[in-house]
Amino acid sequence: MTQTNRHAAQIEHWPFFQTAGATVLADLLAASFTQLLPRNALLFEQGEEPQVLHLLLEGRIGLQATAEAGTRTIVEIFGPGEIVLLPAVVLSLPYLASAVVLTEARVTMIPAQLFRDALARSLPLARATAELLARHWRLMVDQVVDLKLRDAEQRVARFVARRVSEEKGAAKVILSESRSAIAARLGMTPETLSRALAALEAKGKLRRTPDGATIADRTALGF
Amino acid sequence: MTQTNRHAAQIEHWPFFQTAGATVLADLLAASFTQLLPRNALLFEQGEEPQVLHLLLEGRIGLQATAEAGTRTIVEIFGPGEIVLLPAVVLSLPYLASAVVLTEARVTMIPAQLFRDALARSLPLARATAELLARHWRLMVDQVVDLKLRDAEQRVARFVARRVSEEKGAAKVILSESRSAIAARLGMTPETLSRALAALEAKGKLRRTPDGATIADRTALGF
DNA sequence: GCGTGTAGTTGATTCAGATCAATGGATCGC
DNA sequence: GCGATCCATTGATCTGAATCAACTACACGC
Repeated sequence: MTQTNRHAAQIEHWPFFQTAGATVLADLLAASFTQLLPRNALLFEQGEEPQVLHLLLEGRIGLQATAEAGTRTIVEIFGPGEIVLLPAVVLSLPYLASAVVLTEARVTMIPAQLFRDALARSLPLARATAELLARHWRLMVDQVVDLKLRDAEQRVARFVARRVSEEKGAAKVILSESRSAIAARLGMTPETLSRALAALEAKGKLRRTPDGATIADRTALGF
Repeated sequence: MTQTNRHAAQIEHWPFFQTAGATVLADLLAASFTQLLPRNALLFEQGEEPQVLHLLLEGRIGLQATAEAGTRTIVEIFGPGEIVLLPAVVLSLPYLASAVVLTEARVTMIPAQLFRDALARSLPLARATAELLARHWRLMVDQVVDLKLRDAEQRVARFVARRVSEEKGAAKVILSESRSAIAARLGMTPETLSRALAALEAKGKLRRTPDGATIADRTALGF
């Protein structure tokens, strides 16, 4: 509980809870708990019923889907300040993907039933939920367009460019997830990702570093 | 107005409005109007601010995105009974894709501002919106997985299989949209779609007809 | 009826990216 | 310190789907 309160100050500044209201947040956090999860930990698996809603404080979490053939891919990568898999909680339907910890993550968990109860009572919370889901839908649309219309190199360039705004140090981008995770998110193999980064470097658009890249010209990356 | 009332009976049976409640629906329909739109008509264009919310009574509408290069694709195809582009209306943000009428469509339009006002007042409506958006998010996730993990033939097979449940006549599927629209939705060229259908026919999984296909074995299509 | 245009199919060729294969660093346990 | 293991990179080859190119079948206007 002390754990929770320590993080509450951080969470209440999230846009989502600004809209939902402080009262609702306090309610939800009362029964919540926070965990530090190591890389490769599984938050939940495809097919499970959602028990808790995950608020990601630190680290990155990948949404991993498995097709019949057993092949896997990463549908989305969530970062700090994001709420993971709200749709399944809202609908009370089984997850259609697993969640894997890509880099050590601090996660606050709110019992799903508690959240759904609050949703049935609080209009601001329902509106915040609708807005968040609308935003997430748009992100997925963007990814579909990306996959259908842009080649591997363009997708990599956009991915890196988008990370810039998130990082404080302006032109330095840290890609702490594994290359294979990023490649899966971008719908390509690690080999192709590696070659795309090499090609972008050759064109002077960025410089590769072991843990990420340095951007020469952000707009040149085509974001 | 008589137009509207004629269709109100149909709309009020939609799951969305079952959740939202009859009062809200009556409110929304009061200022709504219904139009019959010919093939190739544009409901709205990428970049526009949403003025109205579209309820699709009949026909099919394609969500068409254009990338910088000018290349186009179809992100999603909406059918009868679906609400088109709720996210943009919820967020009051410009559309990130255009909507094209693929087959003659009957559409009821609700002023966007009216909908947003109702959303701010009605908890049931907000909840219905959240649930619908959650469902739409899942559909997009499904499409991303499809694009990343399945080849052209599998995607076509799944697309056809999904249409079966929608059509009444069980094993007969009518593909009234143009082949190029379907191909774009599936992330392939019309040529590849044509070849995939030919391959599925050769394997005895379906029989091509000028306006669609007849399914031999629905489960064999891998839905 | 008969051009003319448009959409769909089929065939030949090309190409982006996957797969297969080898090598170079890291990090880890002991 | 030193193999063992894992991950990223680079190179060679292969392949699924795009592109380019006929050709066919309708639908339309006159």
